[in-house]
Amino acid sequence: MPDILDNLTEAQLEAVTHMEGPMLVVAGAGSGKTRVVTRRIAHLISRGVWPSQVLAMTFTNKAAREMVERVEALTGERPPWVGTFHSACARLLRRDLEKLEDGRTGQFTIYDDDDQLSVIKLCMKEANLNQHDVAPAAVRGRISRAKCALQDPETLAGDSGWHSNQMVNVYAAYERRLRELNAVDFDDLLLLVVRLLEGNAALRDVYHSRFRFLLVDEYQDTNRLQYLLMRLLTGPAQNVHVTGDPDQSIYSWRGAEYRNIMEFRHDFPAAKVVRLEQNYRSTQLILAVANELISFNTTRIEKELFTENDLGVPARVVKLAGDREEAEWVVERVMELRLEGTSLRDQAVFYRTNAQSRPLEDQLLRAGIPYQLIGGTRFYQRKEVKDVIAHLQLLVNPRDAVALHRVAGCRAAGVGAKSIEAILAQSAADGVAPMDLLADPDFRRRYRGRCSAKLAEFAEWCRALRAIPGSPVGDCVEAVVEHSGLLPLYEEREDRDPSAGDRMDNLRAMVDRACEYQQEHPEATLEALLQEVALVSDVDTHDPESECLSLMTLHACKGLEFPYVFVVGVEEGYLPHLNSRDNPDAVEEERRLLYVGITRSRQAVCLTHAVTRFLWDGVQQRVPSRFLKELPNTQVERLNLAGNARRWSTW
DNA sequence: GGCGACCAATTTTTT
DNA sequence: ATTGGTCGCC
Repeated sequence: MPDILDNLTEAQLEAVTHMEGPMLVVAGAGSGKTRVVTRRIAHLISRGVWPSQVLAMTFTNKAAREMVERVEALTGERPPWVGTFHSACARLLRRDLEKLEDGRTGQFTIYDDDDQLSVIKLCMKEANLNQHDVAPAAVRGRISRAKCALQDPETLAGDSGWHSNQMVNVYAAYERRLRELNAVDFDDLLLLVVRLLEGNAALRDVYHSRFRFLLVDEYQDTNRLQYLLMRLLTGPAQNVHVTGDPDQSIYSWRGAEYRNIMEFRHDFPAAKVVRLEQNYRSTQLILAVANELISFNTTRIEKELFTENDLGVPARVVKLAGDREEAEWVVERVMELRLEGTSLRDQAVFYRTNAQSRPLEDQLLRAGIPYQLIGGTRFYQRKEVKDVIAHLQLLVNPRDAVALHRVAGCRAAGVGAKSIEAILAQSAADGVAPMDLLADPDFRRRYRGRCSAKLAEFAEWCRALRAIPGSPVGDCVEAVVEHSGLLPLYEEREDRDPSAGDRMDNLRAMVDRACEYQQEHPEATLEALLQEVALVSDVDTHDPESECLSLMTLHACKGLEFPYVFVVGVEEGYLPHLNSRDNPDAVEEERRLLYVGITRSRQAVCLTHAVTRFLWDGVQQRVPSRFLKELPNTQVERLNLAGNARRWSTW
């Protein structure tokens, strides 16, 4: 077993061996932050702290998993409470949500963005609010912001203006609806734990003694709810340890307040502060470029990373004629690097928006280069996979009418929206969950509406669905897919629908994943599986071992590193993004975004931009990003390939 | 009332 | 690529 204190600098050692009391680690990019956090957890355990007494919260499952594995390698112990903010909160709520007495139970469903949006649309329809006047997505944003600020619909009621009053009503209806459905959204996971702890000193004490040591990763990206959570979970001993880098704050659009990290010392005057400014990842030239770029931000704490690594090669800035030429050029360089012996897994391409992956994918497919795309449409967002998940949600939470709608809709069994509405109306009147009503053996007598043969058949089908045991989870998912009849449904369509084959594959893959999960967690409940599925993110699917090129957005690349990095589309409109114009703070965040991208690279980085680009369905003239002008000329190699005649030959 | 077929609209970044 | 809306047909 490697020694916990091996190979650490003085500053790292100070952070690792810290025991009691608050601590802030300001860790620059590539300064060994993850190493410090994992070693500290290992150190605590080696000093007699129980692994279960450590609560560490990260932003992605991948970061959490990595921490657990490293701690296990150091101590042989797997700390059970290392996870994302959202998964930790979901676990706490499974046990304690009922204490809030808001009508929800521990069997709650976690709604993703799409589910959230459909509930909002429903509420808007009821409030006679036209979707063309007010975009549902905008309402969702408003609600999310309100929740992050702990504003109830009641406290917002005084808001002036007809429009916002309508909005408040929709918010209130949305909240009521979620409680009815026994469902929570992503914000609720955090908010409800905050509410629970705020109003219950005894429970707070229980948590404080259970979680003696609290660690928060990526503290610069915490929003107000996460901040409050941290405050509430911090006990009188103030054993709270946060790490972060204000220069890498890229989630303010999601409510992150990077000033949280600057104010930590104010919140905890006793805090020890450790600064990690030596970079172990990148070459001197990469770091010089990154440092220069970020120095253009005005609202920041002065910090200059240094490295003892090799000088390296200059960063490249390349101008290409168009988006296709850009993709072609990048793919050519990737192939060249591979020929020189650089594995594809050591290369990555970053971009600002998911849509920018298209031309790259086209070229990669043509060149036969395997790649993994992080983001875009996720596996669990596929229609057929969501259909299966809806079945499972219904099994756990009989009140989930959104899932019921989906299940009824994907069966084409002669039961449509109107029938489901009638079921919902009666179950609301009778005070019984819709699925309980449907699956009642005595459905025919208890249902007062007109019960067609098809509906009776559907009720019978629901009863059989309910009879499927929830565990072991792999067997359950297999049985549910079998019972759903989705596979034969797609089989029938295979000749007409070219995607039917893929969909069948995805259904089988869903079963496989559940079986894998069962192997890893033999005791897991269906609730646990659904929670896992609801809270996995794109970066979590990144496999650093796989022999292929990685493609992802600049947001998704945080926390990763690659020897060779390409950033494409470094143009006005993308970086900074169009939506951040006229907003100096937003432009600074865009600059941080590029900074994060550049600092992912170990050996070489290349930024490309195109003169023209196909957008919507016309050709657009593009202007190089203002950030490119900020890079130091002496350390950057600028190439103009926009006039290259090759673009005509490779049609 | 239900369903299949077709057309349009939406995507900045995401737990 | 999914979804929501509309239309014609059962």
